[in-house]
Amino acid sequence: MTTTDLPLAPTADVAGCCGPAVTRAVDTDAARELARAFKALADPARVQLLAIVASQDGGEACVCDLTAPVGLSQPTVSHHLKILVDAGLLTREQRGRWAYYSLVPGALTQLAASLGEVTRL
Amino acid sequence: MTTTDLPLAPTADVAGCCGPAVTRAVDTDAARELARAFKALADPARVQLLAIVASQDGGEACVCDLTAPVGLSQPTVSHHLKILVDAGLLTREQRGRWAYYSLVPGALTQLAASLGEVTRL
DNA sequence: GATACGCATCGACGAATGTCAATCCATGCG
DNA sequence: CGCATGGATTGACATTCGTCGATGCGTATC
Repeated sequence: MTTTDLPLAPTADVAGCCGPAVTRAVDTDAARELARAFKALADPARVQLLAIVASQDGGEACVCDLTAPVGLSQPTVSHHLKILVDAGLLTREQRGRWAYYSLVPGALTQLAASLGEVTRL
Repeated sequence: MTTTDLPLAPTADVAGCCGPAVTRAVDTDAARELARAFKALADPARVQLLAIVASQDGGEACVCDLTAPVGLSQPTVSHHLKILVDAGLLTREQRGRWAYYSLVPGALTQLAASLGEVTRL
């Protein structure tokens, strides 16, 4: 749902310099969605968290596994995890008194695809 | 150069909850590099700018082509373009009194690859 | 029930970010 | 040379973001 299409750039004539320019807003919404997804990855701690979760066998990790490696306080780690969940990259599952986080299967791949399309249009 | 490898997560034993945890800092540097790259894409305006530049035939666009579509002031557009250049996603070429921006060939693709690797380790 | 533990939420604070108006630096043209 | 034009830089400002300590909530253990 966070994953989007790609911003399109229809062309039309403008006054000046070098030729055709763009009239419409180049899919502002699509760009905003993409940016929102990338913003979730725009922090070292969050990239680390994703990598660690992915490296754990079972693809699961509880917060206590994540706090130490990233060198941040528990509230901060929880904060980052929430961002990743909201971005659709992680899922949270409460089991007993631990919360287990795991990757959303196609999420990163699909995001990578969206990235590639920007180039290819 | 901005494109990096992937953060690794070596495992070891920890006190508590659910099993093995991580000792080392999980390639802080790699994570930081990746995050730095994604930060460049973490703004709608910049995503739009990339898309527009890519859609122009010749793959070039001068600032005057970009100001209108994104609906931002000229200084702001210049600012975003500088960020994209610094991130290694665009190149700037001054020709006459216009500055032409174009995509760095493999940049986005390579970034997408790095993204995919986070999942696959 | 009381207590301990894992984790989320809240409030606060400093740092970084996006934006614009004003200005400055080139380059081209008269 | 003087002037206009495209674009970058500067300075200021509001907003967002990352971080932590303190606190609250739910779940297991005694």
